[in-house]
Amino acid sequence: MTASVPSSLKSRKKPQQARANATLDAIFEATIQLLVKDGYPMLTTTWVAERAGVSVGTMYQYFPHKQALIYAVNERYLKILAEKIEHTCREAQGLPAAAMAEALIDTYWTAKTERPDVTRALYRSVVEMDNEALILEFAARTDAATTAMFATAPNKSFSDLQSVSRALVTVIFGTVRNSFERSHSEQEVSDLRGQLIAMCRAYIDSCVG
Amino acid sequence: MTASVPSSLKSRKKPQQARANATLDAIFEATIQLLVKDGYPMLTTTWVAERAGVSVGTMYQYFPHKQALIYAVNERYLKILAEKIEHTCREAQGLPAAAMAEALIDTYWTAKTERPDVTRALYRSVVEMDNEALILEFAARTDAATTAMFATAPNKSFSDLQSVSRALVTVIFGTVRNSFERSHSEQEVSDLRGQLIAMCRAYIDSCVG
Amino acid sequence: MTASVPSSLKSRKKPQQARANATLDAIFEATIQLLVKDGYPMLTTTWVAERAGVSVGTMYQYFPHKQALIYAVNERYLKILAEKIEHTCREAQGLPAAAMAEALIDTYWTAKTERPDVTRALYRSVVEMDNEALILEFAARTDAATTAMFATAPNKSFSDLQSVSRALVTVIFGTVRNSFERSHSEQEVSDLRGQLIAMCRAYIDSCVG
Amino acid sequence: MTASVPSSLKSRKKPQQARANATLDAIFEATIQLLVKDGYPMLTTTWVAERAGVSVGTMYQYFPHKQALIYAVNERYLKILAEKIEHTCREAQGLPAAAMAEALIDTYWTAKTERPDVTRALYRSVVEMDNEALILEFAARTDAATTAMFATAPNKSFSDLQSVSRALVTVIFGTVRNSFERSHSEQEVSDLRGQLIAMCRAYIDSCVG
DNA sequence: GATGAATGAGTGTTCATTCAT
DNA sequence: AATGAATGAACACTCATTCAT
Repeated sequence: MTASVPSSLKSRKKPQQARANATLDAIFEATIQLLVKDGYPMLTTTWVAERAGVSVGTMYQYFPHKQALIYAVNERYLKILAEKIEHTCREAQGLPAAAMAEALIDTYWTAKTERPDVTRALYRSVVEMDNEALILEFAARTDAATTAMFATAPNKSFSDLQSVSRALVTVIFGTVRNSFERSHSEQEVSDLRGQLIAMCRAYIDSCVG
Repeated sequence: MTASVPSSLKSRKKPQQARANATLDAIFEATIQLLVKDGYPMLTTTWVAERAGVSVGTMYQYFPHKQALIYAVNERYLKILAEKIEHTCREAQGLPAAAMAEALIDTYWTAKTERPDVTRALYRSVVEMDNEALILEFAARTDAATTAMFATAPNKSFSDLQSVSRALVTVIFGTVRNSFERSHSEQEVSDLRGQLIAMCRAYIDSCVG
Repeated sequence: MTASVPSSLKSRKKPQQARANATLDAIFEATIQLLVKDGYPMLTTTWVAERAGVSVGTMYQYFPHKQALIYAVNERYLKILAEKIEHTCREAQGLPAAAMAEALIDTYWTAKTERPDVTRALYRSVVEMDNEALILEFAARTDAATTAMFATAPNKSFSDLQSVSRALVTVIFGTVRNSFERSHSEQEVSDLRGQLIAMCRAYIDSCVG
Repeated sequence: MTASVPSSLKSRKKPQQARANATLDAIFEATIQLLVKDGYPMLTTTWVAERAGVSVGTMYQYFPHKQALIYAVNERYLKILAEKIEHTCREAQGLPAAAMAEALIDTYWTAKTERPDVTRALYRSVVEMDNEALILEFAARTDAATTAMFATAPNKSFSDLQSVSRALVTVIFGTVRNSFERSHSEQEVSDLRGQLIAMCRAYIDSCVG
């Protein structure tokens, strides 16, 4: 299930000094800013470099090509997101299953909504890039975390833990994305969020083994 | 909520003769083929025209931009999809609410899965294009159709029909898309589909007013 | 012996209209001018195009890349040179062998010296380009022409016509090139030319079968 | 006629320690290897330095330009070649003139053929570099050596020693180069070499004053 | 002295779009 | 109307050279 990261998309060097790290951060930040401001099609390597305060040459020291840059930005974003989810899953261990689902929804939705422009920009940045490996790794991490969490639910024992937790994750993530695309109003969003929680609770209740 | 179609993205002329229609079809077909074969980044207007058997000049008669072309292809795709959903909704009127949801899931999932390569290609064709209007119109049509359908459910009366039907639609569409992105195996897909149906049923049961 | 022309170096289209031919001529002329003026390393496609009065895009219609352009220029140059040599060889048929050699020397040296800057520029333009096929074809043509010529020499019959004529050609062409590289003075050149003629005559005389 | 060496092309420092000499050797060796392996267009200073086991910075201590590096490599190559020729000329003093010519041909051809890939690579390395001075110095040395040699020929006295010896040198060197370019087969090469010797002998015989 | 990370000017090439025929 | 040759702005990427450490 876990596809190996396409080597052509990896960064050229792992930053080992503080300076390099700062440079990388600047590049990431610049990339995201430009992505948000003008969208992927307008993103030029020269502009990213300039905005990041480095030369193009330096940027190419870190990223062998534009795709690798976009890849890295998405990678970092998903890594942080995965960590948040793992954190939530750890915290929620032992809670009632419905509360778990609610915590998951809350974390994911909040993370995505915090910087909606960034979320949207990254969703759209993905052309020209083979992001399958990224998605799969993210999926694997969240599946593992949620499965582990639901396994500790006190009052429920699921007939098929794997299936249920994967379904919940897929439904939640998918719903959030679709809601984004539909440009729901705040009112609609909060309503939808309530319905999604209700749906997950009803589903969990119906799953008792 | 309903955004008007950006006029810059509309086709230049409404086809009024059979010939023009055939040309349009050829262009659409060529576009989709190339999108599937090489992806959006490799799609050049010259190639589309050649593949469609017309000159670039002629193609620009129909579509003022590359974007307009992509827009039109997506528009047509969503139009057909919306019609399928409306058809299903009409057919399912009067059935039990759970059966309605199942019919909806079935129709949508089948439509998306029939030509997964096309689905994926179109998902990815959307950069450079402001597809919000498209999405909104599609959402409006499906919301209307599903709301109308659920209104005829015999044994249930929903406290908030709008909310519920919108939630169902968002969840279903989102789940399908997310499943696509995660590249689920056939086994996982059919399992997930079952869980989704169960989830919708549980949700609907819990909604009785 | 005749290597096929590397397909990657061929021009994209054979000119079929007068206009296209004029364009090609302009491009060739511009290329040679720039080659002479600044040398290969300074030759930019943009500049060639501008000087030729066409757009870069148009130039790329005719030549898939810079190398193909240089290749074509050399090809044309060698073609004309080969034709001159073939002409001389035809004219000289039936003359005494020594006169044949002298005619050959005369033609080749004159052709190379007429525009010494062009000669030098083309000699130097050859990096980055696999010109082996070009050289081999040129060699094959001149070998054939000279062999045919020497076969008609009245008072001599060569034990090994092939060998002798190839040797003469190689020696003559090589000498001219070397003389070029050494930047001989006019005086030295004309002296050398005389010596070369004497050498060929002596050689031919010594070859009688 | 003897052009002074362009100062911009000279190496920065004359190596005075063994260490520096070893470094220089490594750089030369690396340059030639890369030239042979990938050709001049692919030769980057960074690569040469890496291959030579020094930093780019250090390399720029020795050679102010890429051009200076190439210049130095060619200079060294021609220096060794000149020494070989001078050696041969010294050895051959007092022999019959024909034997002298043959010795010259033998030395030059062997030297060029020993490492044909290197020969070819250096021939092609010359773009971007003003190698006239190099060639002229080489020519001056070989002219001097051969003239001195032919002056000692016992049974011949040449009407114009200068002319004859320069002609012989030019013809021989040129022939070898042209043979190289035509990619003659081994058979053809050895045949051509025989013809060249015959030609020189006939010429010399015809030159007796 | 040595290093090699950083620089950024410079170039080949593409491709959406136009417009003369 | 239809064609497709011509356009040229735009961009990713390289690599000789420098200079702070």
